[in-house]
Amino acid sequence: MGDVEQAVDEEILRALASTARLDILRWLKDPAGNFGRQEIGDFDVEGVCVSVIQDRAGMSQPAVSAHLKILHQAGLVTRKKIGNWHFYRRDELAIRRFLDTLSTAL
Amino acid sequence: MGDVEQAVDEEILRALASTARLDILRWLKDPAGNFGRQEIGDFDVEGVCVSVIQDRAGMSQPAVSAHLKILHQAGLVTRKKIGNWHFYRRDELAIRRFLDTLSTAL
DNA sequence: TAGGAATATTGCTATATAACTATGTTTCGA
DNA sequence: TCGAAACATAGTTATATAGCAATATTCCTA
Repeated sequence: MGDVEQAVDEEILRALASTARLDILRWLKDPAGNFGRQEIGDFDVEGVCVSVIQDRAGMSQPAVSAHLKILHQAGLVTRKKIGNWHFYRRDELAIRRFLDTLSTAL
Repeated sequence: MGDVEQAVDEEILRALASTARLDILRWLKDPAGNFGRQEIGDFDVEGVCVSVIQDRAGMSQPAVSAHLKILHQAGLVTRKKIGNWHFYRRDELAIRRFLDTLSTAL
């Protein structure tokens, strides 16, 4: 006993195997530094809304939406809906858990 | 000064975004435990040759060869040629470096 | 309640990935 | 030196991924 088999989350690895999604994830580390102002919602409380990320990414809105969906399904970001705004934020706990698991299981 | 920007190696992330390659990489952690005997070459010294990995993976030889090429180009495994045998081994240093970088840069 | 704004979803096309079979290359041994 | 063994590469096909435009959905506001 003692050796708990920790499986690497392959869905997360696939989510990270993308320049666009890595960029988004890193931008979300410092919203104030990486994005412009946001009309509604506090960066550090609610998160960053899609249109703001879209401006920074220079991609179509559906493309950004799809990337965020993949990041969300992988559990790397959380989602909060306020009115018609969808705010995304890094899930630091999940990210840390993934990194720890990867460190031992890889 | 101080903050050295460490870029995540996206080639490694793409290499890891594959069940087959993750399996191979983990099998290589314990060759004696995961593979049968090897006619030539010491598991822990030279590494594991392609045909042995192929038997375990249950894939065609070219498929295994392609996966090993991707792992090798990403720098996750080293390659040693002895006669007509090509031995692959984990590059533990490179793997550790990648994990460290990912931990801070993600 | 009609309209507009913010996102998600759909449909489509182009490119990347993964598997196979067939073939090429290198090396060793008879 | 001829043949077989061990891998790599090439060619092909099927599936996955990424982007776009168009459309649907939801919610606020006038």
